Amino acid sequence: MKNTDIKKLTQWYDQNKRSMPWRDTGNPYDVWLSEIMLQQTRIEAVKPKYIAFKNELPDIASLANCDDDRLMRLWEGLGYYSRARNLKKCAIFLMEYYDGKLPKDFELLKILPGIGPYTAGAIASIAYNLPAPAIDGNVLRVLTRYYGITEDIRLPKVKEMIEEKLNDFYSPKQLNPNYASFNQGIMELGETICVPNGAPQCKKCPLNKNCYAYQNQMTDSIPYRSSLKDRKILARTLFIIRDDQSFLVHKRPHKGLLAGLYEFPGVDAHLTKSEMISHVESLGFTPLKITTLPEAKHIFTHLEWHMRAYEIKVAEIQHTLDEHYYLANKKELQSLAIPSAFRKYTDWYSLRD
DNA sequence: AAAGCGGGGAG
DNA sequence: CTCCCAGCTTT
Repeated sequence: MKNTDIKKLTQWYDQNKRSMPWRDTGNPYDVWLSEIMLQQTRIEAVKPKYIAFKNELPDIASLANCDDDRLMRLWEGLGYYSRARNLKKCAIFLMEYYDGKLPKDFELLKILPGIGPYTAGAIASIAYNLPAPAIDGNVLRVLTRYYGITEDIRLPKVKEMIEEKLNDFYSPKQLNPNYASFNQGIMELGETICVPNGAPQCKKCPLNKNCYAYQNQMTDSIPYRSSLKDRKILARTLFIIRDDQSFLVHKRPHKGLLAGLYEFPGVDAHLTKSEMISHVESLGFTPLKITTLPEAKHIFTHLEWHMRAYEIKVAEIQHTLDEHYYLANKKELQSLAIPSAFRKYTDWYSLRD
């Protein structure tokens, strides 16, 4: 990138950056936490969660000592829950080996749990102003347009091409560079001006003079993204087994989809009412009254759940199932981390808020 | 290299 | 409804 554009970009950022709860606090923990939360997640969704999280776990030490259920509760609704587990794992590692601090080194950051090439570059540049690339989806979009790269943005080689183009900037030849403003500037540009879906506000862009896509009217064809494969559809039947006080809940396995989160028990099939009754009886329950609840669909990136649900009232709930099943009253239920997939049913009972 | 992993906004 | 967005780990 031309030196004049680098200067325009960093100046544009310093003058136009939006205020964020984690921005310019001078605390590397804030950069780390926000960058992990912002992976695959929109800024507006992150803001309230970030504030609540910081309030509960203000530093790396408190994160390292946080109870797992509490951690999941703080992450509830953000998705990709392994991010939270890796966050804690990393905090424990930092307390043990790095004096509770994030290392000021791109290569060392990159090998920490949950921190990959992008996040390592973001922490290195934003928290410590070190010369390191931080190539996220925004950077990929802005720079494929700027350089006129028409290849499939999903291919790893496109990221490598961008990295190659940026190499000069991250070498020490540059005079007094502001790596934090440069990296954040490209991302901020991607979020506010160089937006996806063919509606970028190129007239306002500080890079428009040398932008290939703008100069050649190609902003709706760049970046090119190949289409995704079809999602698998999984039929589910949920059992909301309850008495007047309590509900039966199930804690999902600690690995895999929605790991360690709570749900209403169920099976991976659509059961008819009579099949459902024999299943529930085989679990040791005697239905007193059965209500068919509305069906619900939940879409994951790679999977769709098509859910049926029955409310099964029993006289006095007790169970002899394994340790992954719990009885929770309404109040306890509100303190458990239950993913959005079940929102229709948790809302049904006004169990939240 | 490909698959697994959530959730929400726009149209 | 359909389409879009997208970083890290595991396989």
